[in-house]
Amino acid sequence: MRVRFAPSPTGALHIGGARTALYNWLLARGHGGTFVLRIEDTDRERSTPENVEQILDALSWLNLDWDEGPSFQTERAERHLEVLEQLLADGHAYHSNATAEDVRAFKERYGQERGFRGEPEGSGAIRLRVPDTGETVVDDIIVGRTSFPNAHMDDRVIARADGSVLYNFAVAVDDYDAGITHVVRGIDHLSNTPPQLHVFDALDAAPPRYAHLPLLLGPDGKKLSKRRHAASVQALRASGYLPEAVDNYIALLGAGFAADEEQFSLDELAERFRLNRVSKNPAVFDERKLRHLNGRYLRAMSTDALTERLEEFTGRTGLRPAVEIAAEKIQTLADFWPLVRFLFEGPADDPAAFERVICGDGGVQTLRAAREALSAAEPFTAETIEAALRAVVEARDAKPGKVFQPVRVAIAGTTISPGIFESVTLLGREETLARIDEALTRAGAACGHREPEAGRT
RNA sequence: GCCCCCAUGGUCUAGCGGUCAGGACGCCUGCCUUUCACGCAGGAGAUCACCGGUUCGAAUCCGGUUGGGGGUACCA
Repeated sequence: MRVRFAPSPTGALHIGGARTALYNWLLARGHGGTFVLRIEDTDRERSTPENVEQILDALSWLNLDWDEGPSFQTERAERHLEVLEQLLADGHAYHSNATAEDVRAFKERYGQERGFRGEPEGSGAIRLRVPDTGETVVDDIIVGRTSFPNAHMDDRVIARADGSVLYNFAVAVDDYDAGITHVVRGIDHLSNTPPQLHVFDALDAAPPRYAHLPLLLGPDGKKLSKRRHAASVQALRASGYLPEAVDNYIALLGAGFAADEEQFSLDELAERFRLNRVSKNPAVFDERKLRHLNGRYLRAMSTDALTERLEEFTGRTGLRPAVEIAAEKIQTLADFWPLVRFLFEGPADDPAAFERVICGDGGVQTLRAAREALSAAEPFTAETIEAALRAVVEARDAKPGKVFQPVRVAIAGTTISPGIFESVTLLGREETLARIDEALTRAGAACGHREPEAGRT
């Protein structure tokens, strides 16, 4: 089995493209096949080295490695020319000066259902001759059998007058030369298949099997696009998703596995993947489900491994202690820093939280009591801190939250943080007391003459 | 316009002639609890798009309709 991924380098790798690459990879790895990477760069405007680099980067990030390539379509110009000559010589193709305008006029006259047939001329673009009768059948592994009447199809241009070849021709020749046995790609290519099949016919070669993947849709039900949705692999990476989770989620999306939500490694995925089980329905890419899966991956990771990822993601070091206390709270790598930032850079500024928790409902008195208890805790460990704060709870006959929340807001600035004992432990006595004092001072100025229960803003 | 594809709760899906239509995400409630998450236990949510066949019996088979989507280049 030989499969290929053949993206055109138009910038960041699209999620749909990632899915196509992944499925090809799974197929090859699951069957001891060969995964070929080919860059379709015949569109000279969009194909830049930077764009190619982005594709390769994204594939590497997703841990999808290839066995051959990357090869570039433009580097095969000579071979394309050779095939062109051959087809011209044996009458499968012919020169024609007919323009797109002429084709339109032809349709106008004979109707949409009659395919354009040109007259061979001495020069001009090269068109591939399409049979007048019969039908071209795409026996698709996923979609099933679809047939297209040949009479409807135009004699398509396969090369411009200057000899530069067009996509549908180049693809077929390249797939043929590379000995591709299975073409797995997006269903937007389904209608490109007949013309490619015609090229194989003209070459008197057996075509590969085809499998067209249903589209990936955005939350709005439209085809996932980089313009409308943050739909690139790079965007997912920047959002703090792990490549393992992305691979897993994308594979689950329509791959027809048992429906129960489960974590699969790439190897397990490859083992289970069956092309003929792929769903025919277009699927909506649901980032919330990816978040969930990603969270599971994060939680399954060792602290060391997670710390490494987090330090790489944030570009910071010395994060391990913070990772220990925050790991269970986050679903993406991007969730981490906002949650623990206060440990490194001081309390966050959240006036509403301050107002509500510290100004209101005896917050100031509790904070004073907590300060006193904490300054006496000896040694200053999570255990003694917990004991000290719980003693305050008892002494004031309060609910635990009534004590912990003011402390939390005093040290973190917000009502959301990792566990309070652990956070205080990490900050250390000195810093904790300093922050409580600061909060107390601020309370005197900000809400001194306010009624308790001053309310929320 | 023409060609083509698709159709099970909001989303992803299981199902392959007889099921109380199962699971996951999301949502709601409760438990846990120190906030947020996690975890656990419940719950709401589907006339299986619609209509007509075939059949003793259709989510499952056939046809049509509607809806959604893709393609329609001397782009890829």
